[in-house]
Amino acid sequence: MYDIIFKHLEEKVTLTQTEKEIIKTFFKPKKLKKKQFLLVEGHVCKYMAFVSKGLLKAYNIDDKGNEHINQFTPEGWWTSDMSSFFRGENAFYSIDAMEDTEVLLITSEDFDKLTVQVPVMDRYFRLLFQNSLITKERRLISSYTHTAEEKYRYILENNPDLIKRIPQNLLASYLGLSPETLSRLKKNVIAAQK
Amino acid sequence: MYDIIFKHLEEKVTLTQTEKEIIKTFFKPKKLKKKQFLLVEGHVCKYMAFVSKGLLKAYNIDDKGNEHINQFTPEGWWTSDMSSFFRGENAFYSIDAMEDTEVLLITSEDFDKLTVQVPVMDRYFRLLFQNSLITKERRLISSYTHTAEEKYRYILENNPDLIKRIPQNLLASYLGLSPETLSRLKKNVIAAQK
DNA sequence: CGGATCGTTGATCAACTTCAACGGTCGTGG
DNA sequence: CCACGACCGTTGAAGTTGATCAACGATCCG
Repeated sequence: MYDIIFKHLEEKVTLTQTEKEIIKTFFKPKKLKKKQFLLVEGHVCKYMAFVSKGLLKAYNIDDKGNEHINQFTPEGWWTSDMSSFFRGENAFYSIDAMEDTEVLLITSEDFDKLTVQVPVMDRYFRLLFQNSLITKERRLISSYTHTAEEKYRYILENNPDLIKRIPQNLLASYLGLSPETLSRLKKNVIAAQK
Repeated sequence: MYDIIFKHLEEKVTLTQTEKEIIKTFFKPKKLKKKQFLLVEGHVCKYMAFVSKGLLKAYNIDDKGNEHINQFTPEGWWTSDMSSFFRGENAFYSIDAMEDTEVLLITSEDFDKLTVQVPVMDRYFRLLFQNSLITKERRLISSYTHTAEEKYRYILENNPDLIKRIPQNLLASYLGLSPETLSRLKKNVIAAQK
């Protein structure tokens, strides 16, 4: 259970055995059934979650009732509502399980303690956030510069494995498209592949 | 010149006098005239810049020749092309000065050395990137959920000071709108204020 | 003074959304 | 084990939003 998180931490930083022991004490494992919620919009986000197995989605429902998916989180990635977790604001997103899922949870108080007791975790999260920032920035630019079809082609090429696990209407939501539009442009893309 | 950067660092972390001395040695001041480039698209981004005075913009020109502004950077904020700076890729953005500007520059090699010699800088940048990530995420969601007019109203309310320094066509580019659209919807917003 | 830059306005156009209907598949309870 | 409902994807027609193209006026600055 903890193997996968250490594997991920050690891709970015080196940890002593003592540090690993400390880290371990801060995380609590939890299992989520498909469709179960980790966080509900409007509540305060108590946990940051490392997904060790399964798949979560973080999404917001806007005033018109449309769902907008902010992030899919498969094994080996982190999820939470950052502004709620770090600043105690009410969560903007809901997070739920798209498959049966296992997570490791840390509270925000423990997060602070962890970075004090194991300072190299500041470096780990600096690198993690740094990379997320690059990704988020690209998605933002893409949302402005690319057409619907370009966005779809791009994600097909770069996340083929993840796409297979995601229903098409949720993928549409992630890309900021209506399900109908995605369905229609898929035909063009498939036709072009032949 | 260095006062403003220390003021900003110390909003997030505490520094000893020794640490400050070390930090100081890693940054080189530079002045930029209005319209002068800090980074040109396609080059490798050598520096991360802290703006101590003035205003920069980071932008990309797409295949159709349209300019998309990723970020305005006034005094007290950082700018660079992160994927280029941290990974050595070719820069996606150009960065130039919208006003006469003063920056403090650090190279990526020195950035690494700095975080090793002054580990608390990892914490500083963790917190910085964490906040940027929250902001970027909101902008991304906004780009999907809000209409052109809502985006304009939102930025008017939240960045009134910055808006005053920015020509309307560049603001349009930042919001992902054509200059004509922004011009038109401005009328509605002003009419509604009365 | 003259050119460059910026904002405005009108007319047309393209991309994507919305609304509506339908067919297929999956899973659950009778 | 089958039937039914829920969910998902597809297709068509009409509607909307914002982009594009073009022309013009105002201002700034060398």
